[in-house]
Amino acid sequence: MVIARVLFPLMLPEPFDYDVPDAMSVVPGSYVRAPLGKQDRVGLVWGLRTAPSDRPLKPLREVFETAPMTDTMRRFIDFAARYNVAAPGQVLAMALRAKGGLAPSASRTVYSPGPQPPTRLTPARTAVLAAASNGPPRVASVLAAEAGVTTSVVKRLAETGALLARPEDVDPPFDPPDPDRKGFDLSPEQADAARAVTGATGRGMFASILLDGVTGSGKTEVYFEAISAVLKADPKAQILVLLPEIALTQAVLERFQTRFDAEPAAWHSGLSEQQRRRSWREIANGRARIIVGARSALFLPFQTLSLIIVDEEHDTSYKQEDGVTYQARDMAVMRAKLEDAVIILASATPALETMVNAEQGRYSRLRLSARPGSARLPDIDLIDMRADAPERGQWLSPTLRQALTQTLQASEQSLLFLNRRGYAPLVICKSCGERLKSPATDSWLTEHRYTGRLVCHLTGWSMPKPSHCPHCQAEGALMGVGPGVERVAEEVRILLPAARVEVFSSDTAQGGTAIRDIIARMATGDIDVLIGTQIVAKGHNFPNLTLVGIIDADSGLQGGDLRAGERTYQLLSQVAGRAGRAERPGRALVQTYQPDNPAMQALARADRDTFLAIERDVREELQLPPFGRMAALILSAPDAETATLFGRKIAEAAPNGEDITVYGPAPAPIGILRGRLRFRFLITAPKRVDLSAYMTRWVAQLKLPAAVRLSVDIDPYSFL
DNA sequence: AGCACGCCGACT
DNA sequence: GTCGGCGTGCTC
Repeated sequence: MVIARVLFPLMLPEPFDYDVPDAMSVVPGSYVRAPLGKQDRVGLVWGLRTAPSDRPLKPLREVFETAPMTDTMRRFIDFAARYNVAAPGQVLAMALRAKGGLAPSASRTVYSPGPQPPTRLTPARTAVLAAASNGPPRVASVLAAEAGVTTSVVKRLAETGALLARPEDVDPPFDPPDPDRKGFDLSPEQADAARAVTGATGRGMFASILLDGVTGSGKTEVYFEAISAVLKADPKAQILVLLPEIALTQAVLERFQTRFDAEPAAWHSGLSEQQRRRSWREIANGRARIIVGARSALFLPFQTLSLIIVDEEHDTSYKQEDGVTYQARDMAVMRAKLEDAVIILASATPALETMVNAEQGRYSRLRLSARPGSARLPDIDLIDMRADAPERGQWLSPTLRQALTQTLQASEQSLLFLNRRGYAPLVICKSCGERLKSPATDSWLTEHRYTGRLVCHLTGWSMPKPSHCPHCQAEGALMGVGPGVERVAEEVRILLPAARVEVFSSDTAQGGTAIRDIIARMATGDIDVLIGTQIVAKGHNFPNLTLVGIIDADSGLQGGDLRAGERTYQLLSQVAGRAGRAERPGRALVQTYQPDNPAMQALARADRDTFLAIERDVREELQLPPFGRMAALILSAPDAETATLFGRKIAEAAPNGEDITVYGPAPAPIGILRGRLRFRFLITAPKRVDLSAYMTRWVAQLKLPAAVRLSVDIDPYSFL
C-alpha cells in the first residue's frame, strides 16, 4: 500500500503516516485533508512510500487542487526549522497562514449591459440600465440599490437579455504586470548598477548582491529594472520584495502599481481575511508575479521564486522575536540559494553582518552615491567631555544643554540616545564606599527608580532598594552613580520644565502597541524630548526632529549591546535623511571622553566605511557575530519560584560542548510578558560550531511542566 | 494547535 | 452527590 507522510501545521515532532486510497492521486507537496484525533485537518504530503502496513492507518480524506508545494520550499521549511530550532510544523504553519486559501475562489454573479434592447421599458428598468451602463459590472443587490429598486428587476432584465449575467471570482487573479513599461531615466551610475543586477538575474543561478546606496540615490529604480528583466525573461517567474512592516504603506504599493501598471500582491499583518486569501491563492498557484510583503512573506509557498529583494536590509524589524524566531534577511539568502534565485539586499546603512559578507566575497557589492542636492549627513560635532564637562551629578554637557534649549525654543524636537536602562548603572554607599553587587556574580546592580528596585542585568537577581547600606548599615547613604535613561530624563525635566519629556526603553514601552503609541506621539509632535535606549534607533521618521544627542558614545561603541555602535551610526544617518528634505540642517552632538578614538573620528567625519571597519575589527577580536555564533534560550514561567527552580535545572542540563559558553539565567530584556516571568540564557560559540544542533540537543532532553515554556533565539538581537 | 481525560472546589 | 476548573498528554 502507498503511505503518505503528512506534516501538519502544528507543533508536532514529525510527520504522521496515512493510507493513500487507491482512487486518490497525491505527490510529495500535495495539500491534503486528513483525520487527526477527533477532527480533520489540513496537512502537507512530506513524502510517499510503498510499504506493507505494520499497523492500521487512517486514510487521507481529500486532496486539494492547489499546485503542490515545490521540493525547494519543503527543503527550505526543513532548513528553517532546523536552523531556528523549531518544529517543521511550526514553520509550515507560517506558509499556510491564509484561511480558505486552498478552496477555489467563491464566485458571484455580476451584471453589465446586455446585447438585447430592453423590452417594455418601465421607470424601474430604465434606472437599472442607467446604473449598469455606468461603471464596472456589479452584483444584483448593488445595482438594485443604486437604482432604488429590488433585485427582481435586475434578474428579469437579465432573463430578457437586456443585462448580461456573468460569474466573477470573489478573489480574482492579479493583473499581470507590464515589464515593458518605461521607468525613470537612470543616471549613468544607476544604469551600471541595473546592468550588473540584470546580468545576475539573466544567469538563472544563485547570486547575492548588496545594493549599497544612500537615501535618494535611486536604489528602488535599480531594483525595478531587475524586476522588469526577470518578468520579461520568464513568464512564470515570481518576485518577492520584502520591506520593513512600517514601510509597507499604500503609497509604497502604488509605486509598484505605477511602475508595472498592475497592483502587486501584498502580504502583511494588516490584510483583511479576504485579501490574505486572495494573495495566498495567487502566490501558491504561481500566478501572482510581484509580491510585496513584510518578513513573514518569505515563508509563502511560491512556485517559481526567481528574485528576492530585501529593502532596508539593516532594519531590525526583519528579526522575528516571538513564536518561531528568525532573521528574515538571513533566511531570505538561504531561500534564494535553494531556489537558484538572485537576492538583492538594499540599504543606505548596511548591517555589519552584510558588510562582512560583502567583504568576504559572499555578496557582490554595488554602490550608488548620492544625487546632488539630496540628503546628506547632519553636522556631527564631537563634544570633548574632558573640556566641556557637565556639572557634578549631571550628564549633559553645557553645549548639549544649550542645544536642547534652542531646539525647544524653535519648537523642534530632540532625541537623546543612551544605551543604559534604568536610573543608574551602579549603586554605592556614600558612607563606606561599598559598591552593591549581585550575590551570584561580581556585576554591579542597576538602580531602577521606575520599579524602585536594584537589578542585576546579568544574573536576573533583584531586590527592593534597601534603606540601609548592607555593609556598614548607614542609613540613606546609598547613591546611584552614572547615568541611565531615567536619570537623564530627570535632568532634562529640570533644565526644560516646559518640555514634554518621555523615556523610551524596554522598561517603559513593552509590546508593539506601546511602542507604536510612543512613536506616533513623537511623529505628531506631542513629545519635545525623547530619551531612549537602542529601541529608538529602529528606523522611524520624525519630520520635526532636528537634534540628536548621543549621551555616552563611548559606551555605545564598546560592550553592552554588540550592535549599539552600528545603531548609533544608523541613528545619525537617519536624522540626516530628513535634514535634506526638510531643508533644515539636522545636528548631532556626540559626547565622548575619547574624541581622538578612530571610531569617534570616523563618526564625526560621517565616514561610514571606516566606522564599520573599526566595529568589525572589535567584533572579530571578541569573536562576536558575525565572527562567532550566539543563541539565547528564553524561559518563561507563571511565577518567580517556578522560574528560578527550572532556570537552575535547565542550566544543569546544558550539554557539554567544546568552546561553548553558557551565561545565565538572567532576566530577559522584556522581563515580564503577558503576566509571565521571563529569564534568559546567552550561549556563545565559535563560528565552526553548529549552535542550532547544540540548542536542539539541550532542549530535547528537558522534561518541563507545561507551565514552563522555552523558546530558542538563534542570533538574538536584544541584549540589555 | 485542539480535544479528552482526570482529579479537586461550589452548586442545582 | 454532580458540574466544571484547566493541568497533562496524545494525535498516524
